[in-house]
Amino acid sequence: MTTPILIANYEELLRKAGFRITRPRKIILTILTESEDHPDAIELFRRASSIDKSISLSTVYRTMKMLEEIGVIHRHAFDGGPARFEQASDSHHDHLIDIETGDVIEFHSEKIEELQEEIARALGYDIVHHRLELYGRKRAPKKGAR
Amino acid sequence: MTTPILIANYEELLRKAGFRITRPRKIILTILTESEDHPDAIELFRRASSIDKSISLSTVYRTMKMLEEIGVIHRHAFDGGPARFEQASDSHHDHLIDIETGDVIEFHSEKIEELQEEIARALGYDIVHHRLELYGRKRAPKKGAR
DNA sequence: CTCTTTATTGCAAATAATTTGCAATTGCAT
DNA sequence: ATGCAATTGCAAATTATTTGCAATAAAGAG
Repeated sequence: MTTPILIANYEELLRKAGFRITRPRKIILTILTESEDHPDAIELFRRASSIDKSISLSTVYRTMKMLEEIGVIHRHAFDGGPARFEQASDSHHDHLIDIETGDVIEFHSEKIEELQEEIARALGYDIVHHRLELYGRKRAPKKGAR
Repeated sequence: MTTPILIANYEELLRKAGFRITRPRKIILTILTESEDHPDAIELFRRASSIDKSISLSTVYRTMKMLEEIGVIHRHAFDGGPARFEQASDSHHDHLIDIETGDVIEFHSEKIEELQEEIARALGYDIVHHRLELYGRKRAPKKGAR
């Protein structure tokens, strides 16, 4: 679904941004590229720990901040909860959050994007970024169906 | 802009929900009805304190939680910041946040709402609530304009 | 490969936002 | 007025995240 980005590419990116390629960073980047979900810091910490017990939670936080700054990841705060991260893919998308399970489904609507632009323009603004989150629950199958 | 709601109506609402009308609650509700902006808990606490020095921050938090539960207010977390509140008006709206000033502009697009429903439906979901936030900066006036 | 410099790390402590336990207080139905 | 349960203020606890600092480890120079 999301365009896979090789970890080697990330290392190149970090280098160009003037950062060092460290063991914790490699591990965290690997986890990010392999994650299909939107883990929060503690979850990333858990996954990283399973690879290298010595990685600290602070490093996870610091790394996420750095990766966000160079545009490698996006940070979300669904319903005011803890920050959850995902690798920035080439294509923008919004999120539908299953309020029962916490699952996150990605979607994109060019039409909505256009309308947003239109609205902002009418209000005299240029959109820098936006956040569209739908919170819902799985629809009960129509009776009669099956 | 927003439909004004009398504080007496709120007291009625609280009563019906089985809550007592206390001095702190009256004060907080008054502040909410008079606020045109989207204050956070500390700001509400400050405003409440200026009326009654004895009100505590915990009470502000507890009251906001209660008011949210009975649908009197809405809670926002713009860009992962602290929760900010506004009285729930009759009409739903979304927000455009000026990333330079922090100002919040309200808007509504029936078309976008419809598209959201459509998308959720296509994914097999019913929308329970949603969050649409545009973050932008005032557009530089076109050169030549004036 | 070894040395040197400086970024990065882990850890513990600090901060920020919010919640909670509890004894004292207060609203409200009698 | 009286009584009792809901509510409050305060302090301490939680949760999420950041930061200071001494120890460690990248990466360039030789």
